[in-house]
Formats: sequence, structure tokens, C-alpha cells
Amino acid sequence: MKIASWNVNSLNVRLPHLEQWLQAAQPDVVGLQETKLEDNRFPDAVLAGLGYRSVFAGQKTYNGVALLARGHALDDVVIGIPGFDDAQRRAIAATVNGIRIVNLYVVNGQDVGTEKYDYKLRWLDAVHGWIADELSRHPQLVVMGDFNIAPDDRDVHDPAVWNDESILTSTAERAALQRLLNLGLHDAYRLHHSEGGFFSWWDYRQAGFRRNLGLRIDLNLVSDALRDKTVAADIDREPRTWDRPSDHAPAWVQIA
DNA sequence: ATGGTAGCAGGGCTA
Repeated sequence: MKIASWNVNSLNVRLPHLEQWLQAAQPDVVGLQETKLEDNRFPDAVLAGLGYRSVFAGQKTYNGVALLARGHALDDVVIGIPGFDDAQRRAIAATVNGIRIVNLYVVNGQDVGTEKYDYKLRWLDAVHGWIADELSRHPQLVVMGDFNIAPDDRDVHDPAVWNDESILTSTAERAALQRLLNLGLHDAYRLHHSEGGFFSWWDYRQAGFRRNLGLRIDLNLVSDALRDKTVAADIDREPRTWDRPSDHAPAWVQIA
């Protein structure tokens, strides 16, 4: 199974990009973030025409997540973090072909010390409890998404700028990610690549993509039970070169 | 510290 995570930054604008990428990359499961669509506007019929079933949880203007699957049903769908009261649509989970998939659009946090940053840390704490519970019932688990956290200095273009006091790389954010990994999860990209300088997000501003001024913040975490079955993982930069692209590229993992 | 670009929505917020 090829499983991918992609922050499309408006599915309304990026539907043609998604269609083109699905045809080219042929993923079996796709998690989308920042669809920015209310559910009655979700293009499930268009995606069904390409062979993908979809489940989704959206809202106007901000946030919004979805899971697509080809060839298998999406079962036991959960929307939002159970027990965590949250008006923002940032989490959706489903079981596909025996693998539990959790798709997250982690809070950005704006700046260290702000109210949004506190919300980010509280949100990640709630995710930790949820994932622990999911893992106890589903040993075969993938937690994917836009984590809005760069795991270590290899994952940022300039560690002096993106330091332990910066948003997306701060000590508390990285500790929250590490705490998730400590449940028995592995960054699939790092099972297959050890070098730095490979990113999944580049700011629209100041020609960030052309200059490769990016961060690797879009991750697929695989559980212990899936670790040895994880045969490949990578980031597909090509859609970032297309006209009017998302600022994020799809990150994928292949599970045998 | 600020501003640069993009999306949504038609001004300012979010990223």
C-alpha cells in the first residue's frame, strides 16, 4: 500500500493538481489537509470518478481534512480528537485494508508564547492520548499529516533561523513530537534517508522553493508493527513545480 | 522587527 499525506492549501484551487497527482503517483491512501471546504462542497463525486472513496471533515476558510482510499473501504471513521472539544477540523481517522490511518493537520502555532502556541501544545497533548489508545487497538498504525514541526536540524534549511526558540522547531514542539514517537512510532522518511536538506514545505514568499528554503514538516509515522514492512518513503517535489501550486509537497510511504 | 506571497473573501486573518 502506498500511503501519502498532502497539505493542498485549498482543495477548491488544487483539485486539478490532486487529480493529476493521483493519476501519476497512484497512491492507495491519501490524507489531505487544509481543504478549506465545507462538507457539502467536497468533490467526492469527482474523486470517485478516479476510483477513490473519500471521507472528510471540513469547514469554511480554514483547516479541513480528508482521507481518500482506492480499492478498499474506509471503516470506523473518527472525526476530531475524541474527548477534546475543538471547533477546528484538524483530525480524521479510518481503517483501510487492516491498517489504521490517522490524518492530522497540526496547529501551526503562529509564534512561540502566543495563545495559538499554547493551543498547539494542548492539541498535541490530546493527540498523544488519542494515539496511545488507537495503538492499543490497532498495532498496524500510520499517523500522517502536516505536523507543523520539523523533527531535527536536518529538516530545516537554516538551523540558525529555525532554532529552539522558533515556531515549528521550538524545544516544546519537538518534545511533543518525540513523545508521540516514544509510543512506538517511526518517521518513515528517516527509515530510508539520513541526509538533510530535503523538505516538504517552502514559503510562497521570497522564492522559497526555487532557493530550496524549506522545512520537512509533513510526516508519515509508522508503528513498530509496520516498521519492517516500510519498504520506501519519499517526498514528491514535482507538484510544487506546477502552476499555482500548494506550498506543500506530498510525502508518501510504501508499505509491503 | 518587518515584510515578503497565497487563499478566502471581499477586510483582515491565517499560514
